[in-house]
Amino acid sequence: MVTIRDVGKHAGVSVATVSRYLNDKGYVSEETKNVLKKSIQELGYKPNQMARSLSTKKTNIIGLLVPDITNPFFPELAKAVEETAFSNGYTVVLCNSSEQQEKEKHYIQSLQQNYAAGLIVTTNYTEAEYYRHIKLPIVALDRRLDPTIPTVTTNNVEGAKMAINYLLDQGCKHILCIRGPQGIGVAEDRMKGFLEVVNNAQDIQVETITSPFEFTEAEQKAFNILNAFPTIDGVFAASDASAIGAMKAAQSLGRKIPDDIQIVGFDGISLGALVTPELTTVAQDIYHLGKVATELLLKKIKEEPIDNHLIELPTELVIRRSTK
Amino acid sequence: MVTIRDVGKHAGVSVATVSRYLNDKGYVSEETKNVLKKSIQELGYKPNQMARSLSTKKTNIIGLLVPDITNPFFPELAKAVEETAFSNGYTVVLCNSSEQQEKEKHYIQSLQQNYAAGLIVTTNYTEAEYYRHIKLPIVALDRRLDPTIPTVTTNNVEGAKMAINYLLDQGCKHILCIRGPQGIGVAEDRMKGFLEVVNNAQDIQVETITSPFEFTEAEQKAFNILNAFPTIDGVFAASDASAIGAMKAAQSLGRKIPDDIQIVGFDGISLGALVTPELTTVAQDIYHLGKVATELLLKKIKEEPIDNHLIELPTELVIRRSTK
DNA sequence: GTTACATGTGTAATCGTTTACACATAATAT
DNA sequence: ATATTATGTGTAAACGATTACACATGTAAC
Repeated sequence: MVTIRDVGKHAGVSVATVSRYLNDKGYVSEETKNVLKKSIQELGYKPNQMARSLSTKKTNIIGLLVPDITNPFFPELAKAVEETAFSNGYTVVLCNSSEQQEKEKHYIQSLQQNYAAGLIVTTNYTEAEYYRHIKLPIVALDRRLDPTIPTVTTNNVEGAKMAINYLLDQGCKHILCIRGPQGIGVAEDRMKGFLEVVNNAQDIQVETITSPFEFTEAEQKAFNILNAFPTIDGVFAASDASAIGAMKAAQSLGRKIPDDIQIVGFDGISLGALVTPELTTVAQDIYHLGKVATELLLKKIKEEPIDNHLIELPTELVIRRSTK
Repeated sequence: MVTIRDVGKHAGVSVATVSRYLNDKGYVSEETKNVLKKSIQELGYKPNQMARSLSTKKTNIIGLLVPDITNPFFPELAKAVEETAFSNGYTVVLCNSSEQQEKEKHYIQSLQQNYAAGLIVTTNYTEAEYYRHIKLPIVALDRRLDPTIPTVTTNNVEGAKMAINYLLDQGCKHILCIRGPQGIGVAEDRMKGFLEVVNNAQDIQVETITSPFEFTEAEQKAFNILNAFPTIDGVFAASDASAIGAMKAAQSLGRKIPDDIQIVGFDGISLGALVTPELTTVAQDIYHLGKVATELLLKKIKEEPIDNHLIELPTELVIRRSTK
């Protein structure tokens, strides 16, 4: 392996100078720079990251903490994070908490231990308090952890309003709301938007159930309630996953979509375009979400000033076949 | 930060002894072991991985090279790899090649550079030759890279035979085969199985198209060919993604599934259960695939003997609603 | 002409491990 | 009784970077 010492020898300077050149720190004459450039090229020198990290206590590793990579929202996010990180010279460690708080903490522990550069968090199950005391640069993605932690999310309140307004415009009178879990920021926001519209509307009947952002449970619960209320003619789900669950439930009850019942989801996962009928949804630009979050984290890592601690990206109502 | 030196001082021994204790190498008396255990506990000592790696030229990082994490096959795999790695004290770096060979090579380069412990490869676009010269322990997953590289895959030939036999049993007479890309091992194998059965069957008409393991292109191509051949009554797709593409194409042409046309996919991604009608498929146990591959890699890393360089896991025909 | 500061470079300590080697002592073999 | 081997431990040199500090020299200020 070629070391910085070899480069120094080859170029006829000391290691300090080489290091200064490499890190663009301190003074190095133009002449020396040229010589070094050549030497490094000729020797094919690549700095040893381990040695670097040992000395600086910093790596180029970013942790991406997700609850379940299998949930279709996260691969899209992961892709954005990976690509953004990669093009900035960072590497992404996949931390799949498998919804276990202990595993999540273990990862955080280990990332700090190993001098990770920063952390992007998309999980919910750990108290915000815990995060406040982490020394690592952190960005919360699609989750609100703590006011002190920069957050990138979509405008969930507005998105929900758009969705429900649309359902009302389409003539829905009896609406099922599949809300997300209690206490989770985005779920609360979507619920808030939903309620704001519904509470000001006339002659609307509403049913509400709670489900995690996932298929099976939503399908089950939706089945029961759709069965109990044959007049339900619209569904607003706080996630596409739940919406698709509801869709299957409706179909297995013989309800025609969108004729008997119209469904709007929330998220904009690409799966929405693959189900039949294709899902109308409040789409977030998931890739953009991940990209912005990563860029924000990079800023924090480089200790650049952050002007905006809460970035809310706009949503878009994508109308497909699950509504009229 | 507590260092090995602190532990040594606290326990009244030298760093060498502590190191020997930590790594279970060389002689350490029972008595000393107990003292050290206590000291480490009391001081809350955690070894510094950077320093370790610098010295040993080894990390506990495993690279997972995927072409596109957004393709639903890979998150399921990634989860298995992550969980298996995690429970063995390893960390997974997500290397999303985005189908670019250059990025793939860059990752391999960087993983070697950074003393990664090993590498799991699920990509295709780089010549096997290239991989043969990598010093890192490698396992190929669902891909055949090189005879010298241990490979975990499913029994694709048998799986394809099962699928196509089933279609014939169901009475299909005019079959569309959506094969995977040329030159890719698993695609060839599935094709081989398909042909073996079809060539021995009577009175069967066959159309074949090629599509990557992905939705859109398959949908497009399937649309054209289904449109051209109204008598096609069965589809065998070499991936669930293509199958779902074909499903959408058939539906938009007004063909009823499974009455007018029956569809069988291949892979067993969980998405298959979410589309309507639910997809009949040759299921691989993707999680198991990932787990076995990771365990195999771990064996290679620890330089344990590997008895089987080609592990072929069985497939299972999961019959759902897209066939009669 | 002295002082101050900017520019350019080198020496050596440091980061926190691992490990070769040396050196004990005790147990066993011959 | 001596040689050999097993057991237990410590010293100090790696691993390959960064960086504080020292030391030049050149230039500008007064």
